[in-house]
Amino acid sequence: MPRLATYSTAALAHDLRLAVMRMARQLRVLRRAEESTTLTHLSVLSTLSRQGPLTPGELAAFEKVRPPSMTRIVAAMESCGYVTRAPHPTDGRQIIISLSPTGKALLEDEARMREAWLAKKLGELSKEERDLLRRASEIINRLVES
Amino acid sequence: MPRLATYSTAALAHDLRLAVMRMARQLRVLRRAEESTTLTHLSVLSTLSRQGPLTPGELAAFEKVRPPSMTRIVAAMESCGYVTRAPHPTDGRQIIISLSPTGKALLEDEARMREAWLAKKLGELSKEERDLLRRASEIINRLVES
DNA sequence: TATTGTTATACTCTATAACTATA
DNA sequence: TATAGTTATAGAGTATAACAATA
Repeated sequence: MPRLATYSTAALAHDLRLAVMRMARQLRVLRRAEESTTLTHLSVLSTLSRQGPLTPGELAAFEKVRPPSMTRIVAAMESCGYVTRAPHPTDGRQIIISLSPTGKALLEDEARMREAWLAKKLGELSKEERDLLRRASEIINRLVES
Repeated sequence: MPRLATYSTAALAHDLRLAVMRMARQLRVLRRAEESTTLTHLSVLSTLSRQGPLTPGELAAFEKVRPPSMTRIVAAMESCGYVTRAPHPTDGRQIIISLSPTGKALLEDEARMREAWLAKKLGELSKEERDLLRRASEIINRLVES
């Protein structure tokens, strides 16, 4: 498809978007069917993992949901044992939500499952292709962070 | 992060998954806020675009929703003019749902918006980096198809 | 009798509005 | 009085169950 001589940035944007979205879709589909945790739950756990303990209000802002919704989400995840609740040291109104070891294990388990599928696919490539993908990963991560 | 000497397929799977999921998330977030079409609607339009005309039952199977849900989804998209309805040539029970020019335009518009953001980012890279991403796109697309 | 699509109804998730407690 | 979190209630989206039409 890509004609080297005239390959524009716009064409690359098209091809790369297609590639990334297709792979992301594949990776997303690999969720355990019997799993009761919702995608929002996993997203909250992931946020807690990356950001550290947060208040419900901060979590709501991160996840782009309203505070009452986060109240429910946190309650559900607490009853599953994925997060714990602690009083704020100085402000009695606020609460600190932390990722529990169980929640951390769930997150790692999910990631491992997706990576297992991907690793199998990658094993079918040549060493050169894998090295190219490694460098592409670095570039993409830089791109997304900027 | 990647140590070249010991960089395993598993490590590549980890880095690539992270890169792809982060970029996909960015691309997904770029939806028009004021847009009334839901993500499911876009997904159905996309399926019709890739697969050609389908019956409601086939669409439900593709989108992993139940037939009654697809009835509603198709009705909503028909009222928006994104799809059209035609009788099945031989089976009077079935209906053929097709993507309308308006629906096709909507899909292309969405894709163009995401690509504009990405093209801007890609413009900040070096020519070598863009070329590497082009080759990575090809590899990823092959990977996903296999 | 089996199958395709639809209608009736219920459940889940998230939102807005009102309430309670603390700053 | 302003803010953080919760409770009450409503709306969007999808599911199961029952139904009508055709194979």
